[in-house]
Amino acid sequence: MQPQYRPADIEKQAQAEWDEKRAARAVEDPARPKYYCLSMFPYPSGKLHMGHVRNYTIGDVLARYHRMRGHNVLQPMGWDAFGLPAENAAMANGVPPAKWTYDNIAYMKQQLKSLGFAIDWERELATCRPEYYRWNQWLFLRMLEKGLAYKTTGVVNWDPVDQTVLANEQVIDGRGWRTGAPVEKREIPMYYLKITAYADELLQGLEALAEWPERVRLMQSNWIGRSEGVEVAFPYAHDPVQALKVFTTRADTLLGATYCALAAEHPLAAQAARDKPELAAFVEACKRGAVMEAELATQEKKGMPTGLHVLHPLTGKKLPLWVANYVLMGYGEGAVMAVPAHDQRDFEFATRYGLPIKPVIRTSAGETTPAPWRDAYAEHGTLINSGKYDGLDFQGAVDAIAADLARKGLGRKRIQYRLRDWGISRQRYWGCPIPIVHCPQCGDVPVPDAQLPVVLPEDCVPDGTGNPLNRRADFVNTRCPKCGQPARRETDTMDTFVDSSWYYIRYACPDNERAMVDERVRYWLPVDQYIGGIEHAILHLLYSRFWTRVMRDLGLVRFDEPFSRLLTQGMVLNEIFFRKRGSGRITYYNPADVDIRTDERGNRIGAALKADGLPLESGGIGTMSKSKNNGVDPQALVDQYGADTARFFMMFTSPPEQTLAWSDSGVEGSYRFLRRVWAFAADYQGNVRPQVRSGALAQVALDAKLAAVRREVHLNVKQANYDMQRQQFNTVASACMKILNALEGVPRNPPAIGAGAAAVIEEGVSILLRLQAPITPHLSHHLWRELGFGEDVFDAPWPEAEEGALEQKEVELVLQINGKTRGSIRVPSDATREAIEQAALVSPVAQKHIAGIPVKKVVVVPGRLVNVVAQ
RNA sequence: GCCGGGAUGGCGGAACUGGUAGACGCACGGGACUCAAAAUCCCGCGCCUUCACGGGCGUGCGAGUUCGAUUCUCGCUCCCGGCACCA
Repeated sequence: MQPQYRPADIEKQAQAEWDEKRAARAVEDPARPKYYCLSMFPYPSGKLHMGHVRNYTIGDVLARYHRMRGHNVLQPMGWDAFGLPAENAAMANGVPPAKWTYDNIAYMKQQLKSLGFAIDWERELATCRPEYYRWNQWLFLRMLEKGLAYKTTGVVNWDPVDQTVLANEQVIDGRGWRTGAPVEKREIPMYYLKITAYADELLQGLEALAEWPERVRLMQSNWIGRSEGVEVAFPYAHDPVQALKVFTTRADTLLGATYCALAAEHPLAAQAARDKPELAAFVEACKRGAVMEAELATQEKKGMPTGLHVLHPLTGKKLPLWVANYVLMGYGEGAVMAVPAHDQRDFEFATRYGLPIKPVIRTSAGETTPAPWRDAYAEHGTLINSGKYDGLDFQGAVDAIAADLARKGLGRKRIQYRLRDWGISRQRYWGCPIPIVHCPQCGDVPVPDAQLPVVLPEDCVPDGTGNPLNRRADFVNTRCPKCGQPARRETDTMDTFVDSSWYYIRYACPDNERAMVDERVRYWLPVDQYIGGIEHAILHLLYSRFWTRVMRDLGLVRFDEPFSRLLTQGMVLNEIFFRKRGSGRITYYNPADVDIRTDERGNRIGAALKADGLPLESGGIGTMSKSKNNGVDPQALVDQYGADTARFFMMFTSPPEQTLAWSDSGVEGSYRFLRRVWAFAADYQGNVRPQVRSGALAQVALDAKLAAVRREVHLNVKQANYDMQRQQFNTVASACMKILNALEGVPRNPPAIGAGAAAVIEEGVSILLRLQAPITPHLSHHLWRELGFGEDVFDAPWPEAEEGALEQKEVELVLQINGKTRGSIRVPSDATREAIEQAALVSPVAQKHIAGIPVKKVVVVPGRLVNVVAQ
């Protein structure tokens, strides 16, 4: 064989063979256990970034590993092809989003192929294709029929200069990103999906997702935000027949309510502002303000009295009614009762505006509420200053107060969710058209199934001023499906989260032109393993869980949860280097163009630009991005080192769930390892293999040294198997390196090599090639055949540790004196607890440390340590 | 602000259920090979102290539980992800 490792050659060769054999093609086969391994599909942004490489390498490692374990594996790929960046690219270059998108797909597909992923390309799909999105439209119509989709108004960011709706991302410090004009809020009609109808089920379902990361389940649970509380009605002082409804989880503090507050969007606020210009101005200012929750929550708390009052439902006392910017219209009733003594936000607000503060709970912190605020005031406790409720605890008080309110018809217990319905209307061109026709006679008319798909014209070029579909007469002008009269098509498109909420189902049957799903879905779904970025922990995953349940209730699928096991991968980061110009402008330099200077111990002392040798400032570490110029092009990596090195490095350098900090020298290390594997294989072929006799290992007695090597190999096989199970791939890669290190320790100078050594090496090489095959498929595939182990390494059995190889006669135990490690003792591996204690006590190390001191006790941890406690 | 996560040598990380902290790799230092360089191989490598044996300290910070804590509990600091129209 070739003495030099040439990844370019063997990778091209292996990929051609796999293509030829359709090696990754998945065919339904009820006789074999199926394994549906899915990585989140990419947005075709132009070229692959490191996050993609990481994601798809993890997926491919799992797919190939399960293939070797005998599963029928499906690993598909597609394109999340609708979205905003295509419109931005169109504006910048004058190219239609469709062309830009299809070009990107073609390029990225070839990149994915060069990385050697075992993807079944025959199932490829793109969400911007009518044959895909027609089923978005079809299901949307079913949801309309069932009342799961509905139309109401929603608030959007409006750029008054460009006359267009902006995404949150396009709003920078409250201004339009292109025009710089202050962004306004607008209420427009939009379609919503009733995810709240499934709130409880989505919450309950989390419990069954045992193989999801705990943190994701927690985040989803908090996002759904179920709270038990009481709906309380505060009658209007000016019209006690009507009442202001609020929701509270702290009905026990009702007697401490000193005012009520409304969101600016609350109808009562508008009513109160009618003849009060100052209030009207405040309400308007609030409405103009932030849309994003993060901004709303951090803004300064402001408010204004409405002049109206409400009556306390239990005492009848008049309480002032305020408008406050910290009350959210989207949660509960859009109004709150304020208890400044026991809620921090209310406290800050009351303090600022001189509203009364009345303590009604005795907490561990004390009875009254002096400023400043302490968190303890928000805790549950015993009621005080609450008349007949005094002395009750939290639950007792809530029950009693809710009962009294119910008797008066002024309240009831209720469950409230934080989750809101999903607004899917986007005033954008590059998305799936919403299949509705607006008829002057008949109103909003759903497009009949027979007329689906409503096809998006692919030749529009957006210019940033509104949705270009509005200017496409051939799209907009149509006839009403009901009355046949001229009518207008809806030009809003769907949120791209709709596209990604069910693509994993369509992979089972992408070619079915007649139905959204077919019987193949029953074979492949649910997804056994889903892999993607942690940033999708809530929205995408929750929408998919919701959409799956809708499809289930329509009889389309038979499972509740789409993803049985989830791996959330960390982000890929890199260093940031920059210089400040005289003008204060910052120029960023790519880490590839930077020299790191270190002292003689390897400590960094500075960084300089290669081009001019002058120093650069370090901006720390951050996600790879264009703006910080710290991206590493995976293509360059593959071109220089090959796909296997890129894959191995990705797996080795960090556990999959953690953020990964890029390092060029680390890549070198991975490449060096693969070269060593190659060199060792060449040496094996030339010098060892001729000495191997069949069944050698069973026939030769290994001396202690060889037995130790073999034990090391099998220990690492055991470790690698355990780590594969728990998906900690970095230590699988480590295990491969340790195996090679052990094998290299066997002397193998010809002709001295003995039968035992040859047998141990042969077994070790065979194990190593299989163990790293999922990570470095090209190398393993090539060497497996070249060394005569078999035709295809992926048809070979997955290596398992042999218990016999792990046994040893003696074990070394750590010897601790009073919890401090002082040495070690060797004992027979079957030594009793008493024998171990004795061996420890008589050991010279113990004698030295405990001489003359009485031994209190001896702790023995079998196989690990002995701790002699003396005092 | 709210929700979730993280922090271990110069660096990436390992330590499985509370049991030898630093596996494996990178960087760095020394050496071998070479006319030389690259590649490769060997040795060293947490910090302080010691000629050495050894000793002390050490897993973001401060407490606690335990024979024993990177691991468990409580209180902080800093960093990262999400917050509903980026995907």
